Amino acid sequence: MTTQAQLEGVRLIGQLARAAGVSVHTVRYYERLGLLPPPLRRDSGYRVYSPATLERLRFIRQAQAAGLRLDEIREVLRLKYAGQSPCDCVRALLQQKLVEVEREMAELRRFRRELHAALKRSQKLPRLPHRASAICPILESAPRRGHPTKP
Amino acid sequence: MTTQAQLEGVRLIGQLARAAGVSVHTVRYYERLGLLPPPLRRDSGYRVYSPATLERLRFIRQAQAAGLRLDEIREVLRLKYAGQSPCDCVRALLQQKLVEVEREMAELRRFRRELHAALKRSQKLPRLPHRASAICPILESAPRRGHPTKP
DNA sequence: CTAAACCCTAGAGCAAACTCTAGAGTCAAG
DNA sequence: CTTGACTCTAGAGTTTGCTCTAGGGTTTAG
Repeated sequence: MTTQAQLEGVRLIGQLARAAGVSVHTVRYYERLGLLPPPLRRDSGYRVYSPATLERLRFIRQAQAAGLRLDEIREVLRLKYAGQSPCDCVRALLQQKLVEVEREMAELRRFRRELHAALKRSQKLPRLPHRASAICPILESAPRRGHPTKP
Repeated sequence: MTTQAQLEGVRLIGQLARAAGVSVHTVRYYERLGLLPPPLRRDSGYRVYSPATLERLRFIRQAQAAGLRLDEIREVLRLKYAGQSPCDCVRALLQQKLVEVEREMAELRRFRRELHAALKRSQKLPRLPHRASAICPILESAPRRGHPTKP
């Protein structure tokens, strides 16, 4: 049978994923999260996508690149498809990100200072006697906070 | 019965946790990870700690504050209790962290530039006509990378 | 006709460091 | 004797964004 299979613009999930530079897993994942609408299906159950979905996927990647989280992107898309312009929402989100970035940078600067201090201490240490109770004197008079390891 | 309960220096997990400023869950968690040695037990199964454990907990928090991960701290402790000085290891770890911090700061700076650019774009946009196909023109000509949201 | 390449679902697993729950037992004070 | 604070274990849940597996079915080229 060749009925639905040859409609123009038809893409299966693998082609869509390749075109967007993501994995098929990711496409299905986004659908589950509500970032992509439930697509048409063949009788076999295969998902069939229109080019609009590719646009949308690209938008999602760009929004991600701009620092939005998937749930934020979902909200932006919801606004858009509710007929509103999402721009105010996006602006607010970006401004929020900016504040957060500044905060993180301040933290990193502080952390870097502390690392420098500890390393400097460590250069003087080898000749000092280590207290028996100490585990490592480099750390024993230490900084304050955890280090933001990246997700 | 008051047999074991009144030995001097005896601490139950709750007292230890309070003294160290962590939760009892955390203490048990550290034990499971091998950061704390299996403690003595009462007949009832209650953990009984010596002051040395409090020292160790404090060391762990300090090492964390210096940016070491729990598995790295475990390694440092292993070295120490294998009779070696962990200082070289710690120095190496801290130097590694420093490199990582520099990398992250560079990324954050780049990301901040991109946010500024997008926000600046957004100030000029409201009067521009939005392409029908566009979802949000602020994002449609966008930056490059994901934003390190903190753990 | 068969093999390769594709697709489906439901659900687990990863990183990291906790945090919390359920359900049960223990202990000290009044 | 009861109340309330404490403890135990084993295991699930949190966060975010995937990534992969198991165990199937479908399509297409040769």
